[in-house]
Amino acid sequence: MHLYDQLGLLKPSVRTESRYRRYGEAELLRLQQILFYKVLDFPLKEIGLILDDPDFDLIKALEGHKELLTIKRDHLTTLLNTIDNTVNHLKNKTMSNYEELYEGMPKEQAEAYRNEAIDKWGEDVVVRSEKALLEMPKLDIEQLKTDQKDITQKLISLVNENPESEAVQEQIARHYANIRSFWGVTDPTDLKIETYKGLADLYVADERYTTVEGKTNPAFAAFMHKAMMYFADSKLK
Amino acid sequence: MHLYDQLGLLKPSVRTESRYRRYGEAELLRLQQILFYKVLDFPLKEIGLILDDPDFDLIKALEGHKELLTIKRDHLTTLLNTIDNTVNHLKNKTMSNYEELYEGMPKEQAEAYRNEAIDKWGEDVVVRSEKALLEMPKLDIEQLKTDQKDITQKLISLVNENPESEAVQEQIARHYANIRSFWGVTDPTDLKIETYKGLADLYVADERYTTVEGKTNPAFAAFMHKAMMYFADSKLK
DNA sequence: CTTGACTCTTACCTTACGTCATAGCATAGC
DNA sequence: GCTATGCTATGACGTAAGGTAAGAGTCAAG
Repeated sequence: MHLYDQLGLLKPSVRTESRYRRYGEAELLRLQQILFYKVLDFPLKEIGLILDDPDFDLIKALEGHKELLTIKRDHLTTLLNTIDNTVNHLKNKTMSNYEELYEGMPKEQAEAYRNEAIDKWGEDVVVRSEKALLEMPKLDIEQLKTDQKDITQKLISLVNENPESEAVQEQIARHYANIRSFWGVTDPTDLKIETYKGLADLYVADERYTTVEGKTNPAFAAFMHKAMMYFADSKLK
Repeated sequence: MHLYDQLGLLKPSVRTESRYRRYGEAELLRLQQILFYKVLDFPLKEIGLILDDPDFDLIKALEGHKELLTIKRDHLTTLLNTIDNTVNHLKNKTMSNYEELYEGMPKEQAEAYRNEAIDKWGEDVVVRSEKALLEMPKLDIEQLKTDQKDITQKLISLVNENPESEAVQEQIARHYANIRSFWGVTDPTDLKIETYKGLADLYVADERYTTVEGKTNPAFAAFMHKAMMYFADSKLK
């Protein structure tokens, strides 16, 4: 109340001689409105405008505000995805006898994929897909794994280039396509760009990703992150 | 950087003789991690704990954090619903020749329902439902409308009771059931508790809701809001 | 009249920075 | 070597929306 008074947002109708604040019915009604807009996360300044300026375009403000809140919510959704990925990756369980299947890509990455697929389609579907994958011509799988290694090699050699340069982005596009192919076997849906961005976050979250041929290489992690994010964002446009 | 240095979160590895901050590779790596957790909306203090305390239970923290973010996201979803309702209600359009159909319930409420139904099922479905409703035995519709008035009367007479008291909640349950019946005709889905909570917000948002028999009555709006929220929340448990 | 519960004002704390002023330092060009 | 320009350091203050504490005044009840 003190604050609202000071901001001129809600003044008491009467000040007693001992300077106590007394509010009347009109002030209560105004407080109701203030609290309503406050619940909607409007800043107090704007609430003042809404209530005091009769020409204020309320609908426009509400719709603009809605957009902001939508962005915030989508952002939270992305964060939740990232946390899920991170937790899966830290828990490090499952993946009992499938190591061979997923060999060739970072273990945590494979796990993250697998767990997300299980979340969406149920374990049985994923298991069935994996069996199908195991029965797939060896050559095709090997091709994917080999491509993966090749792409990683090329990216390592480009680590001093600008992550947004054409040369890097070309390899990132292959990286994305490769992961998508792999994904497409275990998951009937397409790989979402957001999931790919979540993977980009994983690259800087744990030093295990940054290990290149036995040596810790944080620069590579940062590089991959930037390159993947740039790729994903330009795909989204 | 100054801030992180001051908080002891990230200290430069070297201070030149002119007190310039110099960071080494290890510090860069640490910064990566800091930024990662910062993206996940962790407060800096907690990031410090995560990075400095080897016994920190990261998974627990992540999952606790996930719950917080989930709550935030759900909250935003509710806000977005409320804003939608409010905007529909302000726009005051449509409802051209259906006044008779929706007569007996607050006009804005009917509009909000109708617009939400259109959003979810498309205008044609709603129009079809409305036609069906118009062909429905008049008595049934009248019964709903009469109930609505009766409930409102009873609630007005209870306005000085505790909104959480049994007597009030009994009427609120009827209120909810009545709205649900009406809703059930125009919308194939059930009325969501969240939507009901959004309606509760509408009760305090506009003085037209607070008008009882021609007199402004903000107390009734506040009372309805509390009672509806309490009802919805105990339903959710 | 005293006691306990409010309320008043003022001031400081919170988060994660951003901005500003002032001063020192670094480097490129001359 | 000197200077113009730009980067950095430090400290102070501001932000949003209050929360908390201190110290003083006020109200109603016993």
